[in-house]
Amino acid sequence: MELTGEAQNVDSYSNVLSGVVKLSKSLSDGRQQIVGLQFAPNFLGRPFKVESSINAEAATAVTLCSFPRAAVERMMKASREFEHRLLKQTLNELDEAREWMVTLGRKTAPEKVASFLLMMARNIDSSLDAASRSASFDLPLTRAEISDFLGITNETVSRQLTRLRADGVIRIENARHVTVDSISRLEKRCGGGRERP
Amino acid sequence: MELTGEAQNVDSYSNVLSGVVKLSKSLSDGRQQIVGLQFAPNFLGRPFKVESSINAEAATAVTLCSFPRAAVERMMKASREFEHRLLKQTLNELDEAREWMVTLGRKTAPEKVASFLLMMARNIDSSLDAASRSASFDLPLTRAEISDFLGITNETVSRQLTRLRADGVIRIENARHVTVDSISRLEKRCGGGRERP
DNA sequence: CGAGTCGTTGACACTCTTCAAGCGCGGTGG
DNA sequence: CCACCGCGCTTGAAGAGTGTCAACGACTCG
Repeated sequence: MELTGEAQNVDSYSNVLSGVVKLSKSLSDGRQQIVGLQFAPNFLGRPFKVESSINAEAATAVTLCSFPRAAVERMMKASREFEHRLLKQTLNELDEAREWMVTLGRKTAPEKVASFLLMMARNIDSSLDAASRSASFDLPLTRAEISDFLGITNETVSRQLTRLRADGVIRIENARHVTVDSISRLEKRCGGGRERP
Repeated sequence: MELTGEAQNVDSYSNVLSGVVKLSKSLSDGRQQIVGLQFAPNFLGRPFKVESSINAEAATAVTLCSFPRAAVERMMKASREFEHRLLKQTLNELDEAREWMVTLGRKTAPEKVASFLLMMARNIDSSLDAASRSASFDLPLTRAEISDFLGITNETVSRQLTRLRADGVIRIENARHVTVDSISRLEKRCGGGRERP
């Protein structure tokens, strides 16, 4: 099943086979916050609850493998292994969410943008040999979406990106394709990362 | 087992029987973000992983019921019901984390403080009959901790609290005990809450 | 060709932070 | 017993960092 990018509510369960799905929440006055991105090959959906006021939509062209609600809930009862894997994924998503809370609450705009690029490099770089020094990828989000992810405005995102480009940390083509020559230089701009030095 | 408020790393698993435990992450330059609060009767700990760089410490006097790591992992293998409940709690924490991401990323300082008070009222009010109009409780956190939870400075927290008091939304005694006479008035200050109107 | 979206850039306003001082309270020691 | 100090909290004044508003170019789609 192939989506081309249109918004949709997910009331069935799916596996993301390719592409990026964005999860967002919004306030009644229009403010919006992206609360997570699902890359392949992750599970999509929220068991045990009517959809928790989260909107899911495709950020890029997305390939899904989806099942009706009932079938998945049957599988979960039948297979321990399935429930176990779901628990592990949920714990990972919780870790990521909390990590991102630090970025949202305590990092400056330049650090937020750098952190976002670093996360992108680690998740969707097409040619990244683990621990490589450089990365190159297409941004799956528009500036406005990035701003909703980082809790800043699209103008600020744009300004910080051009600043990173001016400083030689990244190169940008077509406004969407980003190349990072030195990952470690990018990491230095993310604001300290360790816990308790 | 009774803690009196000192910091400690949790490498065993525990149930929170009473009190409030605060979970935080911090950057190497000292900036800190509280990423969650655990109230009774929740589970505390992170299975399947070396502690994920999260610090847990008691915010108030806390009563725990804790088990060694190995015992809990045995229980999880033995009892489906146990793993199932852990999954449900983790999903709930994920929902809360994402809800808070909206507050961190998209709400103003006045809205953040109001949202925090509302959350406190719902979680630790000693005399709250569901859907009651008023609430009264002791804050489990200092101003500095609240600011680390909301991603603002303690000065801003203080200013917004006195503003809420000046506007008659809350009353404050001893700088710690808060009374909310009209919950709905407080809710109006949290910034719209619905998903897609 | 006109309309719409996305991205960039500039000028200005404003929220929030930073820095500083002061108050109240509890613990400690002279 | 009381002065002293430390800590949490409040308040003020000034400044920095982002947001807001606006204009413009590049590109896509009808």
